Amino acid sequence: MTRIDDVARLAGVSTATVSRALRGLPTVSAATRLRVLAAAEQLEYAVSPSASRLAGGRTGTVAVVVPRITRWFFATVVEAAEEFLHGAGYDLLLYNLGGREQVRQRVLRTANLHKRVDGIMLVATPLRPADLTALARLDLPGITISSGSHVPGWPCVRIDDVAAARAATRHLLDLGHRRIAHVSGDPEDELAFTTHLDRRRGYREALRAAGITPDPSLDVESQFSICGGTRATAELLARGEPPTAIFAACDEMAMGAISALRDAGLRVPQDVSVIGVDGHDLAGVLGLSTIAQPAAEQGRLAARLLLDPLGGCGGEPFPGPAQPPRADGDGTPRPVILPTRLVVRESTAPPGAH
Amino acid sequence: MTRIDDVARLAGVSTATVSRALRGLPTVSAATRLRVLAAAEQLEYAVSPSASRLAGGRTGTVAVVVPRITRWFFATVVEAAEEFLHGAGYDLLLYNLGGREQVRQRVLRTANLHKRVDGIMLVATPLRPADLTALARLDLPGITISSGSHVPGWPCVRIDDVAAARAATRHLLDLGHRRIAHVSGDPEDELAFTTHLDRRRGYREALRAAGITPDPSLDVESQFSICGGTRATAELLARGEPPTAIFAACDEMAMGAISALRDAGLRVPQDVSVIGVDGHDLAGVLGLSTIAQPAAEQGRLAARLLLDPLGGCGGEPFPGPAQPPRADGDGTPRPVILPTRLVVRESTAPPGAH
DNA sequence: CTGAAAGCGCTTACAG
DNA sequence: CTGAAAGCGCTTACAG
Repeated sequence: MTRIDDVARLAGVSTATVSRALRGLPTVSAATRLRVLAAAEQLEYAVSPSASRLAGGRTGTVAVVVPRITRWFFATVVEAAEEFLHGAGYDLLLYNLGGREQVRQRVLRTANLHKRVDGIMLVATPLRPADLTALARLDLPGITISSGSHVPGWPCVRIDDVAAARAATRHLLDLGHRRIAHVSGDPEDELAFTTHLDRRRGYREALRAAGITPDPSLDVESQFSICGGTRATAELLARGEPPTAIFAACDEMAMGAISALRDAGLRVPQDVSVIGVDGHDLAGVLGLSTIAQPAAEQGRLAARLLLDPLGGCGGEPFPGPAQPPRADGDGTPRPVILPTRLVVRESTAPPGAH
Repeated sequence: MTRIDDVARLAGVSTATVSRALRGLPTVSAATRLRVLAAAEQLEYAVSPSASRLAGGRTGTVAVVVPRITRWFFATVVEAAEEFLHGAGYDLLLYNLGGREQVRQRVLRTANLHKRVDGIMLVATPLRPADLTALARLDLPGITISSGSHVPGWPCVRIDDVAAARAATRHLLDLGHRRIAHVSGDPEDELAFTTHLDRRRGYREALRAAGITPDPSLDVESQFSICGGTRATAELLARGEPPTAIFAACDEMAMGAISALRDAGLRVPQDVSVIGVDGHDLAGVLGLSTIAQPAAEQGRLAARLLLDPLGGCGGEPFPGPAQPPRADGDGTPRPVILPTRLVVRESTAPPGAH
């Protein structure tokens, strides 16, 4: 393949000038730039990323770490982040933890990411103290999405999970429900970490605000997935008298709950109302009421906040200034909290609405 | 950060020996290897990918191109491919085309991938002649998943879409349906390309085999998505007397169809049966009958077939020999066709089964 | 089994 | 605005 020397020779300039012209640096005369661009095009020259990275010290690459790309929220975040990153000229290295602890360690604890990327985006990734130490040693800019993985010095984009859960529970209370169950993520689950804790807190807060003491027998833990929702709901039903409503910690669990209820011969919403959190693509098809969160926007905004200090690769500044999150005392930016909204569909109704 | 010289000095060997020892080359004595490994660990040495790639000529990276990571099939394929690739020591560069023609051109037609990756995995990516020319010039090993994107010399992993569609349609015929509609992908849709053509062909073949002449008014095109299924079904219902059954070209379209039928006051399956193709995660929750395809296995197998000629990065050979697809006359390997299976749920029943 | 040295293909001070 | 030269940090023949 053609190298930078070939272009330089054809354009009659030095390789340094080719390098500058091709990257759009301002210190090249218009005439020279044109000649270089023409030569590069004629030779179908493409810069060698390895050489460029080694010499320049920047990789033009970002690592995006997600628990499971097959889940709605993570796929949606990645899609939006990908668009922004590639638009800015960055490559996206995908790491799917898949709940495998050893993979997490390989990605986060070894110096694997060292010199491989210019920045890291951690989506809902549970972080242990050892991970934080390793990340700090990497000394790379990063950003987290979703609560739970706070890295000192990194900005964070997320929703207010406590408030979202409160809103979901309050919707059920407003409909007249008193016996409201909660189906949520397991603390042992690598994927759920603190998100489910926040959502449980919101659930309990809303109940207490309505004068109801949370009933532990109505609070079941399982995995943060369709299957987890099914299992948790089956367990709930096995415990005795069913609740009149279920607040599931995410839409996928809610869908699993609906499935389990149907299998048990209970109708939604006539016998049991169900609400989730997310705004999943398929919530509409299933008639699932939910607290919708802006997943794509979180991905896009996170990509942007990550790149802001790195600078675009393409030269162009990003359209419109991103709101740089204000920093707290210790220099850690304040989390950027995006709004959620209640979407009422057919899965929620007043109790006993036969 | 520590460089290879630091390790060499500490271990009392040359950098060449460090390089060999760390990569597990056999030409290093056990004692030396141990000393090098100890030194590397003590210094927390991590090789610089850029330098290694530039010197070695291999990137240890694979590009995975998908139409939309948010769709079930693509996310599932990527998840499985990711696991295999990372397990073999390769990085995964994700490209999400997102239906944007200009993105496809930037990825496939420019020499963007040149020197950036060692191999390319194209998942259901529509390829124009100009794309094929560009890919050939890249001169990289590659693999395609899903029919439609045949690249000369590249192996292909897929299902038999015609047979899958035949099986779906036959299931409806076997139940006694005669008025069977088809809801499928639009030829203008960048994402669907030939998959929907094959599935339509299977639909028609099954009808004809049953002595039924395909009725164009029962064949509606739309996008290969939930929304597309909804729109197509609404259009179908607007045309007059509804069919007694719908074969949707994928599960997401089938889900959209179910949603549209419900909105029109029609019950599934009492008034209209619905079947899809995929085996989507949520098919069970929705009670959707489908022709299930092994998506994860396609991703895993494709990753493996792609890496086989490249050799693992970690040194270990892959467990068990992959079945190398036999080549045709022109050297293009025969496609590897994976099996599908009919999964009957509640969305299909005999017509008029009130 | 090991080392000295060249070279991978760029970018970046530095000098002009 | 432009060029000569050093250097980025490895790997790979080559020689021993």
